Amino acid sequence: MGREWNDSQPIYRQLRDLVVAMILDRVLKEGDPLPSVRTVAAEYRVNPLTVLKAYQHLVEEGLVETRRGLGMFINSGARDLLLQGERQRFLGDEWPRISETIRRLGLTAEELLRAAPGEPASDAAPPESGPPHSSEEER
Amino acid sequence: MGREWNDSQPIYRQLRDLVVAMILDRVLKEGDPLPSVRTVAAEYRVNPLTVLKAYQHLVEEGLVETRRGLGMFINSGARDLLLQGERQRFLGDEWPRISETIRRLGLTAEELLRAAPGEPASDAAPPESGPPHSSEEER
DNA sequence: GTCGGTGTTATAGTTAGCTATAACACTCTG
DNA sequence: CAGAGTGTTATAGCTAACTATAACACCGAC
Repeated sequence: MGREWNDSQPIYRQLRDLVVAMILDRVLKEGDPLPSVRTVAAEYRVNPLTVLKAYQHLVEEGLVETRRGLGMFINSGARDLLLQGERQRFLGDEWPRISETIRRLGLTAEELLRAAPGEPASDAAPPESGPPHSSEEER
Repeated sequence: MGREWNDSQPIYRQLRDLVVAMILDRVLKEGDPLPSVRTVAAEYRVNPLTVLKAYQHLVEEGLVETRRGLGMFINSGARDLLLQGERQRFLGDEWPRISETIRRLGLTAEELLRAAPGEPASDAAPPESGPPHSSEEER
């Protein structure tokens, strides 16, 4: 029940991203109601206003619709809209910076794949002290 | 002279990351002096205190040393220390989240490579309307 | 010593984000 | 109608981040 908040990002933003992830993963489908503001606030031990702020961002993005007295609901077309917008934002904004970081750190495709979720197999007991990077120092 | 600040990250953090990048890229070598607090503050139109905060973070990380009345200097071993620490932080902390996002958006290796800096060649005039994603909708 | 360059500290005001608490307006159910 | 569930608004207080302005302390060179 307890979720930790990433210190480098405001909570309302992380809440928004959480809902977005659920939409993309089809955990929340079009027409589904969002968990109520008060419910989420209680569950995550967060102020209702913070949750509301996250939800209103979703409304402004056209992903969610609010029905007075009833709750907030996923709009039809929300997932497609997200795939469009988030793809563009990620490729144009985040990925270039990430890609630069990867280059700077001299990380290999193999290391990245190993560290990706779904492949947590560090398998063959990699020795802590052994230098796993031996071919990246160009000077 | 003008650098834009990423709104989703405090300036002092971005300044710290900028210096770190310069160390990794060997723009700043061990023993080199950091540009002075006042210089940076003026150049980037930022408060000297903000720059100082960034620099003091670097000191706490053991990357930089301060000599009273002279300035701040890159420590020896700074780059190696960075490669160790930043690699671990990136692979263990950032990359898993990034990797998940890539999966959610159904991005392909080809799209990522094309959007990476250094390969800005969108070449063959990609038509705005054409659906470049045709094989990722599994339902 | 004086001067100009360093880092550093002090004071104070603004803004954004989060919090607690309470109340209001709407809608469906009993 | 009353009640319990929605979203929403109002007040008020706290902290972190950034800003402006000014002053202090140290070091090397003139």
